[in-house]
Amino acid sequence: MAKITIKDVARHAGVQPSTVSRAINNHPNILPETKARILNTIQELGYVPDRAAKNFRTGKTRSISVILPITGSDFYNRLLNSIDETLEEYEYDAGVYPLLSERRLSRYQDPSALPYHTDGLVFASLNPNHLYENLFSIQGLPAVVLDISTPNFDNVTINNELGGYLAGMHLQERPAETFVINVEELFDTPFTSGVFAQRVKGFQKAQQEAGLRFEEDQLYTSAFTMRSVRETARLLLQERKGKINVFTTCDFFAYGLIEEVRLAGLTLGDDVRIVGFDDEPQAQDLGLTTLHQPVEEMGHTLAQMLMERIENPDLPVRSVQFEPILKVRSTT
Amino acid sequence: MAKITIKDVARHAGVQPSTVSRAINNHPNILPETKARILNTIQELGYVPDRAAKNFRTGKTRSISVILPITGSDFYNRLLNSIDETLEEYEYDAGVYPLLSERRLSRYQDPSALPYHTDGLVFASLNPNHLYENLFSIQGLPAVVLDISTPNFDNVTINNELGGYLAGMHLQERPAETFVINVEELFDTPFTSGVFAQRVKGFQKAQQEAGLRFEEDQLYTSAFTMRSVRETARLLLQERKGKINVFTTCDFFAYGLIEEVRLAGLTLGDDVRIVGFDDEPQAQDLGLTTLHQPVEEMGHTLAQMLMERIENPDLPVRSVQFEPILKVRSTT
DNA sequence: TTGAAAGCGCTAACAT
DNA sequence: ATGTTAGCGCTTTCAA
Repeated sequence: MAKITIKDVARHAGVQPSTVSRAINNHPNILPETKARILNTIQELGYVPDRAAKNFRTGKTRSISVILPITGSDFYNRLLNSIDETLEEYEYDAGVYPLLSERRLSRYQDPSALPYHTDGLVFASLNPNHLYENLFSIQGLPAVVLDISTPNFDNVTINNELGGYLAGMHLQERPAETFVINVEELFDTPFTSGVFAQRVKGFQKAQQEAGLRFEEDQLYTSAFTMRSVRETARLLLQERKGKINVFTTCDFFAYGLIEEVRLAGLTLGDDVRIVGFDDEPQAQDLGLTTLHQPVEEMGHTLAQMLMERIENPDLPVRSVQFEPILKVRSTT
Repeated sequence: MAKITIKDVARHAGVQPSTVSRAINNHPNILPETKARILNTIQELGYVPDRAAKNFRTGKTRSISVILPITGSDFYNRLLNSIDETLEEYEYDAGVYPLLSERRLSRYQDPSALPYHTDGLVFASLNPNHLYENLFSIQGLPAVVLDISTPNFDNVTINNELGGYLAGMHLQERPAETFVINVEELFDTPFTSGVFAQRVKGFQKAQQEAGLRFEEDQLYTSAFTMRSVRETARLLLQERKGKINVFTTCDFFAYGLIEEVRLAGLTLGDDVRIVGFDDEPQAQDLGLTTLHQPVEEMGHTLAQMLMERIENPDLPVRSVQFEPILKVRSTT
C-alpha cells in the first residue's frame, strides 16, 4: 500500500490539498463543515502528516534539543519536566542529548549533527563557548544556557555564591571547626560549569566577614562516586579535633558524610553539623539542611526564553538569576 | 544574507547541483579532483547541507529514537553508549526520549510526535504493546525492545530467571534462613517490564529444587528510594533469628542493606550474606556479590538488530537472550 | 471560502 | 564522469 498523502485526503473529501492543509493547521479561513468533513476523511484513511515534508516546507521543526552532561540526577529530571511543561504551551517538543562520551562530543562538532536539526538549543550546565572548537556548529541557532552566565547567550543561573554564603552564615550560629567538601573540579573541560567553585567562594566570603579563617586544610575534595565520598568523609572525621561544621557543595556528598558520622557513633546536628546543596528528595528524607534550588521556575524560564528567541532572534541577550533558599532541617 | 544552498556551491565550483550532491555523499562516480574542488568551495562558503531537505527527499533521517523510563542509572548510560557505538558504524545518530511524566506518555500517543520522526525505535525496559492505546502510533516503524520478550518485535533480553536461580544456588552454599528483597512492582503499568518478578521466580526455583521452603514471609518489598530500602532492610534485620542469606533483586537494594548491616554491628559475608543484581560500579567498590549483565553486548545487539530491520523490514522477528554471570565477592 | 500553482533543497533516474 | 530533469509532500501566495 502506498503512503497516504494530503492529496489522497483532498481527493476523498472533494477539495484541494491547500484546503486540507488549512483544515489541519487551524487556519481561520475555512468553513467549519468543510473542516469537519476533511477531519473525518483523515480519520477514515488514517492519514498522518509527513513531518519531514512539513519541516522542510516551513523551515521549522517545532522541536528543540536539550544538551546536558550525563543525565539522571533528580535535578535534571525535574528540569526536563518543567521545560516540557512550558514547551507544551507552544506545541513544541524536546529531544534529550546527554553528552555521555567523548565520541558524542566530537560528533556534535559537526553542524549537521542531529541535535542541531531543531529550532533551538538548551545547554544545561554546559558552556557552549567551551563545548565547541568554534561556534560554527550552532551558527544562528537560538540557544539558552543554564547554570553559566555567558555574555553571548541568554542564560538562567542560580546565585551559587549566595548559596555558599547562606550556608556559611548558618553554620556560624554554632561556632566550631569548619570544613568544606567540594567536588574535584577538573579544569578546562567543557563540563566545568563553575557552580561548585562559586559555592565555595560564597562560603569563604561568609567566613571572612565573620573574621573566621578559611584555609586550604579546611577544604576537602571528592570525586563523584559514593566510594570517594565515603573515603573523604572518613578522613575528615579522623582528622577533626572536636565538634565540627561541614558544608558539602552538593547533597550527594552529604549522604556519604552522614553515613560515616553514624558509623563513627557521632551525633548528627551536634558533633557534626552539615549543610548540603540542591535539596534533593533524599535530603528531606534524611533531615539534611540544604540549599533549595527553584528548579521548576528555572526550567520554565529557560524554555520561555528560548521560545521568545526563536520567535524573535534579534532580542538582546538576557540573563536571569534565581536565589537559593536555605532549608533548615535536623542536621544543623 | 540568504541561506547557502547546494546551488550556490554548484555555481561557485562550476558544476551542477547533482555533482555537488555526489561529492558530499561519497558517491563512487566522481572524479577525485572535482570532488576536492567542490569540497573546497563548500569550506569557503561555509555551506551546511539542509538536513530537513535531505530527510524529506530521501525519506530517511539517519537517526533513531531511544525511548526509556526515567534515565540516569549506570545501566542506561552504558546501554546508550554502546548503542551509540554501533550506530556510528552506520552513520546513524540517536535521540533520547525519557518518559518522565504521564504528560509525555500521552503526548507520545500521537503518531506525529517527535520520537517517531526517525527511522527506528528502541524501547528500553518498556513494552510497546502496553505503552500505546493502539500500535498505530508506531505503525510500520522498525522497533526493537530491550528486557521484554515480545512476539511482535525484535527483542534482546537477559535471562533474569537464570540470574535468580544462580543467586539462589550460590546462597545455598551456606545454609541459613533466606530472604529476598524485591521492588514493589506496580501492576498493569506500561513500566512493568517483569524483570524483577523473573528474578524472584528463578530464585524460588533454586529453593524448590533444593527442597528448601520459600514462602511469603521470606519476601520483602521496597520502593525505589533509599529511604524505603533502609526501612525494609532494618525490618528484615530485626526479624531475623540467626545468620541469614539475602538476595536483593537489584544492587541498589543491596546498598541500603549493607549500610543497615554495618549499623547493626553485624558482619557482612557471615552474619548476613548478600547477592545483588546488575553489577553496577558501586557493587565492585562495596565487594558485593552480584549478577553481571553484559550491557554493552546487549546494546550492540539491539542497535545491530534495529539497523538490520531498517535495511530490511521484512525480516522475521528475532529474539536474543543473554546470560547473567555471577560475580562472587566479599558479601558471600 | 476555496482553488490553482509555485517552490522549499535535495537526490536519483536517465541521458549524454 | 557529469549534466538534465523531475519530484518527494507540504504550505503559501495569488487569483477567483
